[in-house]
Amino acid sequence: MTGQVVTRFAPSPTGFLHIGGARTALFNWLYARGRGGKFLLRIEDTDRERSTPEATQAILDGMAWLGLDHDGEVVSQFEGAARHAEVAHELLSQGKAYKCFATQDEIATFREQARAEGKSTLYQSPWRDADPASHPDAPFVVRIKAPREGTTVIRDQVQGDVTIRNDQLDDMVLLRSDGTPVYMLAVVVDDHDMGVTHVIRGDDHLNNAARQMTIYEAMGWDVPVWAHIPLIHGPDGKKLSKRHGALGAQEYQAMGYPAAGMRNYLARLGWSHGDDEYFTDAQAKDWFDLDGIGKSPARFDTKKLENICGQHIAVSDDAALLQEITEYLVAANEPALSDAKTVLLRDGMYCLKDRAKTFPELIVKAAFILSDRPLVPDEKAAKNLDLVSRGILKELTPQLQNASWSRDGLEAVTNDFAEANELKFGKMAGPLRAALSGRAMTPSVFDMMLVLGRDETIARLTDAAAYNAESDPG
RNA sequence: GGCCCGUUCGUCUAUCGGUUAGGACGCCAGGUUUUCAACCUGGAAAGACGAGUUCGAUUCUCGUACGGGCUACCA
Repeated sequence: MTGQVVTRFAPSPTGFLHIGGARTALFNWLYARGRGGKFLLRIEDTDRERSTPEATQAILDGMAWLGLDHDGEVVSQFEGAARHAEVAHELLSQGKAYKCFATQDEIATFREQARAEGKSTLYQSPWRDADPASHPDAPFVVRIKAPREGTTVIRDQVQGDVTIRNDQLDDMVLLRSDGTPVYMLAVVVDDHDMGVTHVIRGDDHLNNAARQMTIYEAMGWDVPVWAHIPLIHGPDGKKLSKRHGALGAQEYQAMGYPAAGMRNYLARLGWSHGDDEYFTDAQAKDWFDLDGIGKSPARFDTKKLENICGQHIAVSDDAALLQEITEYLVAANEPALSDAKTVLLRDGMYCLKDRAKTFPELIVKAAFILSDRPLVPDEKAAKNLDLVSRGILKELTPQLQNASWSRDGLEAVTNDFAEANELKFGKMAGPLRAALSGRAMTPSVFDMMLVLGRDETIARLTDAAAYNAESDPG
């Protein structure tokens, strides 16, 4: 197969962008982007009962967050209904499909009985070879004439060759009795019309592929390359569901995971490139291939997600990080940052980003920037502001006041002070931390002083020296 | 019920007949340190089970068990 690679992601707009769907989209995106191909987006909204515009928007938003940009317009499958029906009628006129007048009740009855007798529940319509002259004037569905002899082989790039006996295939419905096309027809027609060359989708469609191939064959169309990927499971190995926690891609945004880390983690879930665990988008695009996809379902592991995200945050560009944090705040329904805080946060980013796995974690560490005087120490910090500690601060403050405001200068002053008072530096760190941030978990005290500046630092130290720990435990 | 797919440390995975079965996350221990974290070093930890094929199976075949999917006038 030569020519440009065209992949697509085709979600049903019945809810948010599922995290499993996000991974499917990512695989398609990676495959196309790594090969100079196209990545298309089609909304499968033929089920009018369950499809909503809100869900479509949620999917678009989720993809935008993950940075999965698609080529061309978003295609609405429903809008192609006339074309789908046209194909069904073409098949009908060629005798490759037929009108079936069996009612749903008849079929249901047949299936119940077949099941009770332990026989195949595949419905074989008596109308398949009926003489048109015998057709009643009644509603009918259009069914394809599926082959009944031989086998159908799905040459799947992930699952290998999967052989299905044709006697397991039913004459599936193409057009409902109201004339509307069903999904199974619509996907095939759309994929063909859109020039899709590689279909990468969940393995819940593996069996469907065999049915869909009968349509491709009836129309004389080329079958795309199939790649049916295993679904993602929850930590307990069961199908990922609501009780496992977050399912929607955007919930992960609201929890403060960076998009780059999410892409890396999701790509690594079920796909591998040797022992590579942490990689950039450019590497992923370069490396991603169908034969690196595993055949067994993978479980979602938050711990590893966090670890990968931490690595991405650590190497992120400060300005880009600030931008993403701003967007996170909106997604998480947190108050926005003031301009002044934004500037400080940008200046302090260098000492915050190397230790945070998620944005909320980064924000906790940024408490020294985000809180204003007078600081209210939390319980742990308050313990570091006892009488002795306050005494240390009281004496140290004037010396810092005159220090040269650089990392070396500050270190020199504190070290001299420690030596002169026969203190271990550790003794001073706790109180300084508490005084500067009101917290026990912070970046280095020198980094905080540098970011805060001389005036604010001295003011905070003075506040803390006067803090009454006994009457206000925090 | 029928058909299809899957099964390597707790988790994600490497291995493409011959390895002390490797890496990562997590976990445990020690070190360092400015508490926590981070960081460094070390450690425990795996081929579902049973038959075959083979000089040799994690790797190939079959069976069993377990998990998953499909079996709609849903997608």
